[in-house]
Amino acid sequence: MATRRRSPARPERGRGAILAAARSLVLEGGASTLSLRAVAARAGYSPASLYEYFESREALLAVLAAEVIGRLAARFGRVPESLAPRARLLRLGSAYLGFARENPEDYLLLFGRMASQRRAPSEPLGSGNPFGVVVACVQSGIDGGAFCPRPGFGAEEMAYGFWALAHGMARLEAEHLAGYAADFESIDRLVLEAYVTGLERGAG
Amino acid sequence: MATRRRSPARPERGRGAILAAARSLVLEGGASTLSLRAVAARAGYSPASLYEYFESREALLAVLAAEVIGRLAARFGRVPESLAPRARLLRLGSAYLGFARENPEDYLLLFGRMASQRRAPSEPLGSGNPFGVVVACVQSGIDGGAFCPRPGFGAEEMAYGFWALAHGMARLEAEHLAGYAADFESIDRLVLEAYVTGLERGAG
DNA sequence: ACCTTGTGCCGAACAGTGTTCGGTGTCAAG
DNA sequence: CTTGACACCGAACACTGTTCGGCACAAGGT
Repeated sequence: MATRRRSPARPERGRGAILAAARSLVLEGGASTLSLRAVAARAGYSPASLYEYFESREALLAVLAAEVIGRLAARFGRVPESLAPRARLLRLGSAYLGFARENPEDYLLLFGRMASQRRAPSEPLGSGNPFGVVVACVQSGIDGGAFCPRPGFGAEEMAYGFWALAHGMARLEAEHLAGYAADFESIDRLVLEAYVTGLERGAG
Repeated sequence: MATRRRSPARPERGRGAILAAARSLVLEGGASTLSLRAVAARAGYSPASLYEYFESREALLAVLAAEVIGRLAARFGRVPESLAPRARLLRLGSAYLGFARENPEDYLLLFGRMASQRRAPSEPLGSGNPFGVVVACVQSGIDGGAFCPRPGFGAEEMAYGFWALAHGMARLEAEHLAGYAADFESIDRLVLEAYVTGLERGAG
């Protein structure tokens, strides 16, 4: 008898309903303009009731962001591990950029608020962390001799550059170049290739 | 008490005073939390009076952003044109990242609101436009045989990747990695070198 | 001197935001 | 029946950007 006593014909209620309402509003108008009153109205609550389920607006958005991270991580997980480091890295980059291109509001929601949990490069990365996947891929490229590390430019730094490159293109395209007439999918790939090529041979 | 007549001893009034107040508040707490009432109080005006000088809060921030662009462009102008394309490109990148590192609030103010004026790659870039400077530098590298273009990956695309790389690192460091213990100045340089190296030889 | 015009400025208000508080009504357990 | 917890909400608070009507004063024309 672990069931709710509320009328089962009703649409979902509670946390789930609020999150669904919030997510649909984010997709419609972006995270920055999301209003708690609008969320409450769509979910069938009063504004005050949202605080029974979430500590604050920021906490609500954090839950939404965590879901987005999960979807991005799942997309990373679909890139075969059997690929050679160079090919795998390029596929990871395209997965990242494709995700941002197909879900711009989700993507911006993700990076509008999250700060890294780490405070220093020595701290470990959570397993399944998308950035950690990139680091591991670069490391395997170094181990196999494909990538050429230099003093102060090891796997973490190489992966950081790759991440920043994908991140930079994704944000520019989502925020500043919306509606810009260009084939970003192929441009992004060529740009990523250039960077990875630069990892393969040390800077002359 | 109710002394509301002009006092010539006052430091400055009008647009200049408002912009100065707004800029100091941005440096203190960031652009996103800037309140017009706080600006008005610091500049010695009522909130309503700000609208005599600026159409809206957004318009005020746009003027501030234009000033920041000018400072960034000036920094780009200090990179010698006599340098070889590779060295010049790296210096431009370091200038960009150094500016963002030294003036994070200014930098975020810049990219928090501006969308590109261009709608297609064919449209010309304004002279003095920082991105245009990068494009020109890459073009000279192509002309001199230092950089190796490919189909669909010419000067604009190469420069776009470079810009996105610098932009991505600058934003990550300003927004998500504040307080992160790492020598970003040298990491950034090594990352930029890797990308430029990738431009020099086509992707194998 | 008067009257007009214009300028610079502000108080008050409007509509919106996130958030908190005090209180309902309903339900399960004692 | 009583108790207590829980879900929920109306109203308010302290903010935000913005608009409107009007006040005080300087200049110009007559």
